[in-house]
Amino acid sequence: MKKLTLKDVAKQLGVSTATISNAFNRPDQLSANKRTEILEACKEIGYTGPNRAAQILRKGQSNIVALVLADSLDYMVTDPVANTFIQGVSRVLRENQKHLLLYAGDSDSITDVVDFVDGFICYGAPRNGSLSTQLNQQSKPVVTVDFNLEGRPAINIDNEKASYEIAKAALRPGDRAAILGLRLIDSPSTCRIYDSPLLDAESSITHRRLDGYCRALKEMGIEVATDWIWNLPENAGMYAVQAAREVLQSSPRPDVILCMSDIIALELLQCALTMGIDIPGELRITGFDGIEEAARTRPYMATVCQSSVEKGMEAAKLLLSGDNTSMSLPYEIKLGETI
Amino acid sequence: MKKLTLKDVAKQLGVSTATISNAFNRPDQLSANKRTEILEACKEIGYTGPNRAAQILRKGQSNIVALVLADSLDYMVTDPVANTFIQGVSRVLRENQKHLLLYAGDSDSITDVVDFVDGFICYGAPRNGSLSTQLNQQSKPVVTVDFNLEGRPAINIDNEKASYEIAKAALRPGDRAAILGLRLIDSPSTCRIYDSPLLDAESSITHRRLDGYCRALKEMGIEVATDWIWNLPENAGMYAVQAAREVLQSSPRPDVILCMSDIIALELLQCALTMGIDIPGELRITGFDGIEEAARTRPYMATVCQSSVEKGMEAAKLLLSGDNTSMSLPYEIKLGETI
DNA sequence: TAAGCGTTCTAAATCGTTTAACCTTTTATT
DNA sequence: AATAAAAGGTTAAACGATTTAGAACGCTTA
Repeated sequence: MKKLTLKDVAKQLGVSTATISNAFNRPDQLSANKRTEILEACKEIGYTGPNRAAQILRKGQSNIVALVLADSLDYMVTDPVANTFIQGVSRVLRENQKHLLLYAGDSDSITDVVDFVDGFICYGAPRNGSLSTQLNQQSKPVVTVDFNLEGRPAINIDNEKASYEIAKAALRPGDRAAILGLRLIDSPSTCRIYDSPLLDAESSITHRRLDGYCRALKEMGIEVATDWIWNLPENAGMYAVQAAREVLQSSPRPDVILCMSDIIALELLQCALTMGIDIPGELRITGFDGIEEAARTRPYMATVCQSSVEKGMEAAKLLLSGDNTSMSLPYEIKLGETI
Repeated sequence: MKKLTLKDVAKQLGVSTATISNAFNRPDQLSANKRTEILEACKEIGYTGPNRAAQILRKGQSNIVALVLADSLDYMVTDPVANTFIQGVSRVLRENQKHLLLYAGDSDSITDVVDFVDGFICYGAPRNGSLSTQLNQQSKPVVTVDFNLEGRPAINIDNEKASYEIAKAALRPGDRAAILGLRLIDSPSTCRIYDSPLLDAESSITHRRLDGYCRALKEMGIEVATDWIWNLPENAGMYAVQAAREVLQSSPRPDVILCMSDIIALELLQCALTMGIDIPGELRITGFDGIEEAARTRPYMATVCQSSVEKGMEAAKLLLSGDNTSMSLPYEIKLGETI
């Protein structure tokens, strides 16, 4: 009891395979009568439509879109920002009857999917640098989010401007300011950056954020000292806790701490409150992203709100449209109660 | 500058296509010398290996596994339990060089993927009931998690026993007990179940939990009244808040409230504390799942801990093994401070 | 010498479609 | 009435691989 094929059906109905195929794919190629007649007959004999695997080969189109997440899936799936991003992507894909293949950005290579997926949505710079190269060298469409790939359309917010604005709002003349940064240098653990060489500086959004902070600092006449800039290798609580402790215990303690993500800022806030530090009296804190939890803290977090869902939706739409123009999404500065 | 095919390569190297194919897939079919010679030559001329789309058609194998989530992806991706589950699945799939296709359980049909995926992992009963039927009628392997599908292997914990045990630990003779349940009846909003007909009772884990609670209640000589059982249509905060308010405002107020998920229990706890109710003095609460947040509440939640990551890993392993035997995973009763 | 055998490779069928090119018949245009 | 265009179908060549059956070769053995 093998599965029916187009050929079987054609033979049974006494028409050519092309006609059956057209009935399913190109209504304009045959009369409406014949078409419904064929479709009915198919339903009758239990033929559910052309085999997808064969279609993929023949058409060179699978309706599968690969979502390449920056890190290993293990990690990304639990990040609330990545999470809502995926949500956005999946929503649009579904509306368009496309399928979502989750792909890890720390994988070795894309060779085992590039032959059949219709395109790539890349969320954050892949951990494995060679992936970026591979992505760029192949010819299927790519949309990048939160990083840039030469010649490919990107979805982004203006990170430099947003960072500048929130920093400007948080800073007072004469402040001592620290920065808790993300993936600025190549280091497996939390540390100050000093004069370590900056990583991947052209395409990284965290470097844009750093630029924004620095511009604000300079405008306020505050010196930017690299031993006041921390680097976290991942946007995860455990690294944040460590950085928070260090920065809060340094003396003199900073008056402002600019954090490149809400995850970091939340951990810092928690830590500061535990130490009995008055926020914002003795210390001002800013976050970045606008995750839900940031709106629920007490005092509630000053941050840059961006909509990850929307990013995901726009990325998917852009990929499907085949358009090649990048897009800058809006963001919103929330002053909160921590500055 | 088209992509190279096996044929092109064969012609260039002066051997048959079969030999090239064997060089990539069946090392035992040719001499080691010839093999390395061919592989080197391929690298040289830029042939990265057999086209995957063609392989899928020919071999009937794609290395793609569909993960069917109970609801729309939109919703599932943000649920911490589903989340860590996906993590587990993805980890094992990656180790085995398989790919993960995320599939919504409220989709119309699986016809557009069944032809090319290698199998299905089903997390929770699909919202669209016909999907279950479709899954069962096709011949590719299926592994179910947190629900049952006739004749297919399942990964589960013993929900009845776990519920019985936590209820038993929470109950005192003479208690008034309420239950906040999940998907017990067909209703779009939060409500008491009264004598509404139970939904999907054979395969649902929440019905097993109800069975466990009821067994404990009976053993303690406490009457099970259906107007003390609430039903939430989804495991989401907004439904939980509503149920929490209702149950806490009912008079006489229950002494114990058994919740079928931590999400519900956390919302209930929050609500009770806001109302100034002493936990566990005036009210005892139990959750279910053992999500991270449940360990961080004050007082911290009594719940049934199960490892979603492990569930995911086991499900993937089971699918890949081709084995057909179900599996019951361990769980742990955490007494916490709320009972 | 011929048969037997293991090894290494090739030819050709196959997987299940899509689609360009072609052939009829019908309808519209001058 | 003659011709062009449209409609409705068919044929057969792709798409890019895998795999079975068997050819060719060199070798041993009776």
